[in-house]
Amino acid sequence: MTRTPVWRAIASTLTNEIADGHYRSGDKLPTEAELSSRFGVNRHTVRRALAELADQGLTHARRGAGVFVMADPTDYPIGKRVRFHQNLLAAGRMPDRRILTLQTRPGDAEETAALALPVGAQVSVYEGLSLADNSPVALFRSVFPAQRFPTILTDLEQLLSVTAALERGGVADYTRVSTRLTAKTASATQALQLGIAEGAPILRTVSVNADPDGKPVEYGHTWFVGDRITLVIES
Amino acid sequence: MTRTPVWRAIASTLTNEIADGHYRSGDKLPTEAELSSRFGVNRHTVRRALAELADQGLTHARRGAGVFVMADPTDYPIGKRVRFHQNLLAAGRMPDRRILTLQTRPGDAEETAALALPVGAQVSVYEGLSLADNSPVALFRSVFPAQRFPTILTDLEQLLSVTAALERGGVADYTRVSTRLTAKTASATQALQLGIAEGAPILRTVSVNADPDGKPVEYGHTWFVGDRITLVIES
DNA sequence: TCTCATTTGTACGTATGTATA
DNA sequence: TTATACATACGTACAAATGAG
Repeated sequence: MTRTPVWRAIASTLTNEIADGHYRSGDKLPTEAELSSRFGVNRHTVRRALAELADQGLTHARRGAGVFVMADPTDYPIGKRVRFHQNLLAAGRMPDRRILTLQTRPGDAEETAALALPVGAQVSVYEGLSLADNSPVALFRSVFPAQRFPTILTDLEQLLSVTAALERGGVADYTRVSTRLTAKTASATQALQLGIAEGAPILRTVSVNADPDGKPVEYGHTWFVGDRITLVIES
Repeated sequence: MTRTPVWRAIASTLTNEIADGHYRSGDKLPTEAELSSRFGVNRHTVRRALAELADQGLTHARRGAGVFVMADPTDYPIGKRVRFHQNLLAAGRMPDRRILTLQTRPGDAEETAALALPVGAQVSVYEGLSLADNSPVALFRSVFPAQRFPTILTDLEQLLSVTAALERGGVADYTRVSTRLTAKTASATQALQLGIAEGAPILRTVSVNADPDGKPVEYGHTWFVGDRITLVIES
């Protein structure tokens, strides 16, 4: 049995204190200097612990301001950051995106509920195709609150990146609130667009991403080609 | 426009070199010392870049050995430190289990590799059916190292619980190392056991659980009926 | 089996840059 | 403008795991 690193013990202590309500949503944690003093360690050791918390989506650091507890820590464990485009690149493939539709329209009941908008509010919708090595791997649909991001469609058209477009819209960082996964079989339309047979297996993910304040910024669906993609979750 | 941090530029360079096939799956990257020398920076700056690559699932470091490019680039990493909140069986439903087979046999190549056992080592296998409201929702197969857990099959038969059986085998706690998710269609056998049509969508999860020392204790497959089950990952 | 050089992991120290309040 | 606080980047030292001999 190996000894627990100091930074991990500190991360664990802080996580528990957040879970116990010692610090609440939006609260500022003590400064790195104060935490260093409290735990009797170097500032960098505290920083390693804080990096862990941020990585888990529990906290968010603002340079010059402090480290703040993210919204909804009671649902706790563990948040995650998902950047689809980035991950495909990291996987050593050549990612590409093809825009299918860009439009603004009234959101349906499901979309406005997911984005915490009033019924009938306008949403901007980005539908497209993800390709790796010139082979389609996924269809996706991203829905954004139109009022909050008035230029999102043109930003998406230019940047082809949800992360970059949201950043231009003032959202420097976002985290995935939830993901739902189901297996489906491809409809005729989906099969055509993905270049697979009708009835082939499809992995559908439905997700909500929120800004650091916990406000939903994107409601997304992705349909992965089942036998070309494996989702990997590591602890 | 803020200047790009050096560590980010290095991470980007290395990512591109991996994507370009300069390093391949399983290859060892140059040592931290060599990379420091190459980029003309301190070792810690290289470490910050390597941390980013590891965080994206691109590489994996082994102390004393080196940093290696992760295998299977078709896998799709959706983030580290994610755990199932597993509300997967809706609240109020009473999950039930039915044993299909209990046996000890030589493990195949995949099983022994996943459990870090020598080739041909004996494994104990537990196959069964999960039901909710008398309706099958999943098939599962759990594979254990037979030598380490000599009584696991009788324990499972009595307890019907992997957690309880492992606890009796001396594993007080275990954690999920990884989960892989893919969409499949049901084979004839699976369709029969799950009471669905052949070709119906199936969500397959493949997972590895390890004890606190990191030694694998269970290699599990689960096949969920696609339209009866939604996996939910919450942060 | 044991030693030993190599390599990554942890922890501390110092300095400076940059954004915030 | 100024003090505060996080971000980056350099450095040193030792611990722990690996792998070759």
